[in-house]
Amino acid sequence: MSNANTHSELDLRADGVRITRQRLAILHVLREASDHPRAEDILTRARQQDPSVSQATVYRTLAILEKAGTVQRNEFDGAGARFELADRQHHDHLIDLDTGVVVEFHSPRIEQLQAEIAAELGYDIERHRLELYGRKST
Amino acid sequence: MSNANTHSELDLRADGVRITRQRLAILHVLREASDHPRAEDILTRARQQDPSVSQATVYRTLAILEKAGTVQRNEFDGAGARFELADRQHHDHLIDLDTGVVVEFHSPRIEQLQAEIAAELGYDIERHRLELYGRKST
DNA sequence: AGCGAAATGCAAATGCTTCTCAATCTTGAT
DNA sequence: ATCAAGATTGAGAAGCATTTGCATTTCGCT
Repeated sequence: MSNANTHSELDLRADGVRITRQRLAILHVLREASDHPRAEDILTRARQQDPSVSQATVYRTLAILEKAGTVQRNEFDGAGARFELADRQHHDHLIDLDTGVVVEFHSPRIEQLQAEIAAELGYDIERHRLELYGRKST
Repeated sequence: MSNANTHSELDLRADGVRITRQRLAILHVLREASDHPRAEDILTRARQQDPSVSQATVYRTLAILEKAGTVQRNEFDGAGARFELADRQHHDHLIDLDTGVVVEFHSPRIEQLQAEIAAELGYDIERHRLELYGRKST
């Protein structure tokens, strides 16, 4: 509710993003979600708060929020993209192959190694993508 | 041509994969390619050897070869999937954001760290995906 | 050579995402 | 508060890469 979010409505408005009823509903869904929902899930949940939200608006809003740095889009293996707020620390993902559950993790050492490797190859990294796919060990 | 390939036609036949004219053409394309071609590129090139190859067969064959472990499918950011023979050592990819060129690399240390992280989270890794997106450093 | 199963081409169908366009909102200025 | 100008929206059509249904052809074994 009263969330000291880095990407508040005020921040967004300052970025030239108009605050509409639909966008508030979508932002609300993202703030409540902890499961990296798909566009379709976001649509369903947003409609609970505002039944007028359409599919097109969900996609358009997610694209705008991604550009504004508020949302991160993840394209894991399998079906469509899954979204999350980008306001926390950078992290990578481990996807449970049995349940689809996504676990977040962060490894400065891996990031460090990535930068070293890229440098050896003569490149500067702009971004990366690291996903582990596995199953609970018994 | 005379390629001591791990995934020869003989190996494939032993795996119950029928060797058809079209599949030979597609395999040939993959053996010659060093640029991680897309399905569409593979179709075009395969047709030079056998004009009868269809789009559907390219996709079906790639799926079969992937299942047989002969082909690796890569879904980099942006457009469709890009394919390569899977007969060499496992490797990850660095994608040049300016040219689309794909550079391969391998880091045992990163793999090691990945396994450690997964273990800490209570998981066994089945596969992973590591892609670096960057630009040539000046 | 002959058979049955598997593979193929074509075209239609998918699934996710984006676009078109007329109608409706937001916002900054009055 | 009110207004005008431009941004945003809903609904459905369109896009794109990939997959599938089905009648026909081909492979691989006898």
